[in-house]
Amino acid sequence: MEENTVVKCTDCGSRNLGEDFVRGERSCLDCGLVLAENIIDPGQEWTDYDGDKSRARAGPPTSVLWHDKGLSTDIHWSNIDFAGKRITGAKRSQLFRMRKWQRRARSFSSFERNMESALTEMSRLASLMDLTKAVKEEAAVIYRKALEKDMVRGRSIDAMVAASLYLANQKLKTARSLDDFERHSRLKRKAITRAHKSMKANLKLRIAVSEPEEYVPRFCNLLGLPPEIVLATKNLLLDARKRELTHGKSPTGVAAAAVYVAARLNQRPRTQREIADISGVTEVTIRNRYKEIVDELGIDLD
DNA sequence: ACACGTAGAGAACTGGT
DNA sequence: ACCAGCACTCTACGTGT
Repeated sequence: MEENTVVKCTDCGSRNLGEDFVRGERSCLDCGLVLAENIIDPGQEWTDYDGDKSRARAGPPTSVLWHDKGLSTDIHWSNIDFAGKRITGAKRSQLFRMRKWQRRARSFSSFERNMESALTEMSRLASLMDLTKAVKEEAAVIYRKALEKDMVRGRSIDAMVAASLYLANQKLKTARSLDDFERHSRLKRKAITRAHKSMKANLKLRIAVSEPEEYVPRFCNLLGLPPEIVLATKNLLLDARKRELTHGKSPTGVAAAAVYVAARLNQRPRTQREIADISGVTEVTIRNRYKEIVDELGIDLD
């Protein structure tokens, strides 16, 4: 398929490579060297919302006029036939089975209908906000979980959709502010935060608590710093963690500051501006964090 | 050019009511 | 459900080397 696929890190020779289709990078998991950029996600083009590997989806009702057709018909709970006679034996257990399947069919269809309209709104919002496909898919998974837990009933689908996208962005580290959502969805801020809150409380979302270490290889690579600096930075972060300098701070800020210190200590200085540009944190934050680090760890930079 | 510090505002979380 | 207070980061400055 890809004839030029790198199998070994060109720097340290490790075969321990990883691919990140969100960022579009293939990189060495040991030294962090980015070996390829803009790689293509070979995954399926469509989303398997059903989890059954079929591309089939239950569509919306073809017409409101047909709304009650078929599935909404009730099988009465009492085991009495049209003539008022009790139904027994095999007939009776057949009825039980029929009721069971009817329940399933009905809830399945309303589930899919909800999902369908949620996905429509999700696509609308996502394209308005320029969100990636990966984010949309993540959000769809989150929303589906919420729906399965029956958390959408009584709330607006739109609010839950917005919250799903919000969480998906967080999870994929492409966070958007609530302001962005308020601007593009005609929802009130409160509606979104409420939905967000209940989702966060009820779904066991593993929004990976990102650690500063995760950013180090990438930052160093972008700054043209060698693997030694990656190592030095990570050691620095280890000490910083022990002194609780990393708690409650943005991991990117801490990582950027640690890189700044390590680079200077190893005679490969980079300016705060350079680091700020590639890390997405400001010089001010780098200053604040790196001050804490050198003060607490008793590092002399001169 | 670079580093440093500060003020004010905004975002998101917490706890009290 | 709502508000006030919070710790943190950002923007936008001015100052110092």
